[in-house]
Amino acid sequence: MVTSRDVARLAGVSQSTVSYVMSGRRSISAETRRRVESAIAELAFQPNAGARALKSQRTRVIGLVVPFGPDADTSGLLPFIETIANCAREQDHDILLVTRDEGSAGLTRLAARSLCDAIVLMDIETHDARIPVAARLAVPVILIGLPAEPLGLPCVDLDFEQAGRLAVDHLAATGHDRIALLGHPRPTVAREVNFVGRFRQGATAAAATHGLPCAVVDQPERGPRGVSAALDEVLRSGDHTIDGRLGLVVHDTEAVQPVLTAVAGRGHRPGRDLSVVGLCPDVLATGTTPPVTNVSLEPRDVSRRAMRTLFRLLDRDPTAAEAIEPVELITPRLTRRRTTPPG
Amino acid sequence: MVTSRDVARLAGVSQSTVSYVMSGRRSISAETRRRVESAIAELAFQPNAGARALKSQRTRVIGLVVPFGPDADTSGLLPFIETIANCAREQDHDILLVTRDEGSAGLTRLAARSLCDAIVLMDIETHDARIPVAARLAVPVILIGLPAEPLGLPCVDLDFEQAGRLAVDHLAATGHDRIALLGHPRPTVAREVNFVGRFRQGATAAAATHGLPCAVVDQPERGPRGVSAALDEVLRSGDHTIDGRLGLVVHDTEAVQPVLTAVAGRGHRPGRDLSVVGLCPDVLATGTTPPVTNVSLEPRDVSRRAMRTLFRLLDRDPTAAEAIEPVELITPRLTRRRTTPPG
DNA sequence: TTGAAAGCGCTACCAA
DNA sequence: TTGGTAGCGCTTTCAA
Repeated sequence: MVTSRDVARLAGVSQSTVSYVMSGRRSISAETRRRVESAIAELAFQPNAGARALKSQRTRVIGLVVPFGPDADTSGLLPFIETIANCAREQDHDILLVTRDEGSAGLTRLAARSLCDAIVLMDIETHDARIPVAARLAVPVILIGLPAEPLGLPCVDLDFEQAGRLAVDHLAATGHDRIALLGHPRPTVAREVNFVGRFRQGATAAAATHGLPCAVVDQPERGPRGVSAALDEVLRSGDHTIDGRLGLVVHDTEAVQPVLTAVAGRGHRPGRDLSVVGLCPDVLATGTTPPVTNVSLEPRDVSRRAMRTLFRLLDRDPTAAEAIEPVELITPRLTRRRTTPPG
Repeated sequence: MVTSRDVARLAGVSQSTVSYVMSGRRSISAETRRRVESAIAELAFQPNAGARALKSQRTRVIGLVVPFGPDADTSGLLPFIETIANCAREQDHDILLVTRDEGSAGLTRLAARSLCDAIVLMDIETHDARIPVAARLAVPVILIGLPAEPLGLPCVDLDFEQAGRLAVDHLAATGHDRIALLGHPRPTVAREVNFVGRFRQGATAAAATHGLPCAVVDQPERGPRGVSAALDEVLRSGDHTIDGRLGLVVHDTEAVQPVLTAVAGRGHRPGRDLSVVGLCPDVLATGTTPPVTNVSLEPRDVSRRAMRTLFRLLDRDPTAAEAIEPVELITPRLTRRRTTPPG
């Protein structure tokens, strides 16, 4: 291993001078700087992370708690991770991955062992047992999601209420006269993932504004059978004519393709006989058959905002923690595709 | 921050005794152990990772280079990451994420800064510029994938040759009399990802064994248009009757759903009018319409084997590095679904 | 403008 | 069975 002492010896300076050249925290003569820098290059020196962390109390690592594990919805997760990793690298930080099934223990481990300088916590439930633990940690924690009680932790998330409005507004603007909201399987609804309620609220409020009737139907069970049953209930509940004026909003990301398949299987063509708007990542929406009009989850925007807030928290002195938004909601975006009429 | 000195003070022992209680590298009297352990519990002490790494030269971190970035095939990536993370945690190690777009610099950074004890490198190209860099690193590197020249680095991968055989054998066994292999877009073929050739070889060899004609068609361009064109060529090249005896093997994971859609769009039903076997993750195969018979990439098996080899490398003394398989190929598995006949 | 040295928290050696 | 202590490689203070 190459140390800063090796660099110092080669450059003919003291070890502390090498450190100052690297940190820029002291003025260095041009000649000394040149010699040190060429020694660094020659030896391909990079500072030992453990030693630096020990002395500076800064690891330059961000802990990321990802929702891996049984029954996690990991569709659309990668863009979050990718964006977070990229933002970290832009600031010469690295990402340490912790999986959700470690629960609160993962959080305390990160903090107590000084494995990272800050933590990003994803997949927040409305009443998330990790929040009180996170709030007492010695390192700052950012939530991607919106719990009932953030306990002072900054939150970043999509504005799901506006997302619901957006979907319904689009259907209203394209001539539909009734709305149906196809929701999540009962078990998911029970888990109280917070955005379920927020999206629903936005959608129903928008329908009311436009004076449109709005039915809300959940899936009685998980899987294609649940989707099928929910769809039948939707088609039964309205009047029986399929006249192209029913607008279906699919709230559950994982149900979007099954709904399209089930609609086609009943002999209706999405986009002509009835319209479909899904709440799902763009990458999924472009891949469905047919490509579905969707409201995006904006993983990149959400992640970027979370990381911006995180580095602000890390940079400024902790006493002056004002000017950090406690809750940042990202504006959703609707992209029309084949399952709703143009214009 | 709680240190081992705090624990020592509370337990009334020396700081080194605390260290020995934690490591178990010295016999400790029952009474002392009890006092130290209760002090550890009371203070919720966990050892500082930086200090431990500095002294012990072991970070207890595994670097994982993931194929994020432009034009990366990230479908089916999550099970790899999840399994690798779980295996690491089983040995009280953590995962540090590095993205592919850092290239070789990411590798040297991990090693030179002593950020990790070992590296897992995914998404290996046949002539991968990172291999020579990885081979000279001070930390062990495991490849998931099979380059032309591993330069002594252990490799773990699916046995793609056998995967090709498996797909064709299944089609032969279910009464098909001709095979077509629908491959990748030209740009991908050109990038020489190594498994392309291996799979193709296995498939054509198996077809020859069964005495079946086997056409090989690549996609002229990326996207649904490329798939469509390739499919047309397949249907044109054989005789023109669609008699349920044509077996189509789709090699490109991302083309599997588009192929099914295109087949249906031409008025044929997959599984009745012609059969389709895809090389893709199970999670994708169950989600297509209709669910497609697939040969799995076995991400969990591959990852587990890679991590087992990695920890062996880490545990044993480095001189005795025999008994490590230089190349481990995982046996693929075929699951019949709706797109091929039963039995 | 530069150097010497203390010390971050831990592991492991040497003594007792 | 236990304690004292050197020292891992770095950052930063104090001196020159």
